[in-house]
Amino acid sequence: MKSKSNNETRDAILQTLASIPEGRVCTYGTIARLAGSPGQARYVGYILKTLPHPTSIPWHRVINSKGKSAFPPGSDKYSMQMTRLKQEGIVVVDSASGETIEMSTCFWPDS
DNA sequence: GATATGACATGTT
DNA sequence: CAACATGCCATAT
Repeated sequence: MKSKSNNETRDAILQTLASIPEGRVCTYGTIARLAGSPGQARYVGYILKTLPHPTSIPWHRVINSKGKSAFPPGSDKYSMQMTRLKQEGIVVVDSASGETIEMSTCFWPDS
């Protein structure tokens, strides 16, 4: 029987997200690639968006390739994410267009 | 099944 | 560095 949807892929992505250690950040594309599905960066974002609110997924550790939050600055989630990242020890640089995450020191998997 | 949208990535201008 | 354009794929209508 055929699956209604690729729950395996979704689960793989969720597993990858849950595998991000504290004090580290990762980009959507990297997560998708680690999950075994390169190019599905959008899928990762879609999952997080549709995730239940009381989720154990550290979505705040997920950022885009620009090194910034995926939400518009000033939004609740944006502030919450930045607060959490700083609390985890992640370096965030204040920039004119918003706070930029120093992934050079917090990127995962670093090695 | 086609069209539109999306918590993206990458390249070019 | 910023804006624009293109690719990639799943979900919603």
